[in-house]
Amino acid sequence: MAVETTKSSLQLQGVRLTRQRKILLDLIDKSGKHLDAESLYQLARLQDPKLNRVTVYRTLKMLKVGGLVDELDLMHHSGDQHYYETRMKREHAHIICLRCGKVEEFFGEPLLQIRKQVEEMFGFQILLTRTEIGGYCATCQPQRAQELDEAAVGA
Amino acid sequence: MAVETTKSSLQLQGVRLTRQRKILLDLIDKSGKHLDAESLYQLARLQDPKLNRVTVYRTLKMLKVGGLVDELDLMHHSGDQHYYETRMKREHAHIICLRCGKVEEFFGEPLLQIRKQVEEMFGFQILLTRTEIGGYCATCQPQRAQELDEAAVGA
DNA sequence: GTTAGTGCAAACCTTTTGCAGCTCT
DNA sequence: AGAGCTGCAAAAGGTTTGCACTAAC
Repeated sequence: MAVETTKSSLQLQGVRLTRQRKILLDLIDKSGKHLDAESLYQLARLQDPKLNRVTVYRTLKMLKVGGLVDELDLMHHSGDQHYYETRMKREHAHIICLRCGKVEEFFGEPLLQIRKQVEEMFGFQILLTRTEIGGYCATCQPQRAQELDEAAVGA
Repeated sequence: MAVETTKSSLQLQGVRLTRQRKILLDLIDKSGKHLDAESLYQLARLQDPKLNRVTVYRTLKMLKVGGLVDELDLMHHSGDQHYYETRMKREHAHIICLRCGKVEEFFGEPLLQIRKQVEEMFGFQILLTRTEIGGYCATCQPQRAQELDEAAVGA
């Protein structure tokens, strides 16, 4: 449904719905979240082996400029690539575990308050926001402590 | 003062205070905020023409890992480089004008609330946070509107 | 004297660009 | 038909690595 909406809105703007774009749009919308360009490319190639990496980058840029996807960094947890997610109705923060890489999403009142305050205090017109929180998840905290111990002993 | 503290804390960890690092540390601390590696390199070269770009990257990485500076993306407003600022006591968000590039800082209650809620709800151990807000500043909004008009006429 | 740090060159990774040919509408 | 899009190759931009030499402690 969301994909179909996106497709329609693109077509209205005179954007052509090519075979490649259909594949990419479906992938972005369906296959969970936080794909980077390379992963998307690999997935797309399964459906169309001739599809080029450059087309992935061009499509992502178009969607980003058009405000249909958001670009994330996820604290550069595993390199300097960017991640993409379809733009959601609800504003949310990303919580990234720096040990296991797991990404959680936080939806909360304070996010809206920040937005409101910034608009009011600065007369700023907000187009996009990005809140990223890095640290260790509940699962990784004990393991991290142990790794630190081991490192201390080893030294 | 902050620089001296930093220097001491580094020395305690067995980090050597080389001529190059002194220059870079001073620059990062003094020369305003939001320098990227290349700018820092250019500034450092004025003081030591032999100082290498690689040393800048290595120093920044050390400071980042050591939690002495924070790395920012500033919405990739002008490329994919990273920006650095000395880690401040107070948590703050960065507000980036996508037209003129001006960066404002927002200190506010809601930032602390997010932190608290994330810690409580997820049992997450927060090490670093990054909140970036992109849009148009009060000055640029009318000019942006005009540019859009012109583009529409031109098309 | 050791060990950490530097400079240099070269590699690396991610992303963008130029251009000829193809394809959606 | 014609603008828009794709693939290919090549380049760009930012950052990292290997290694021999140098300097801080």
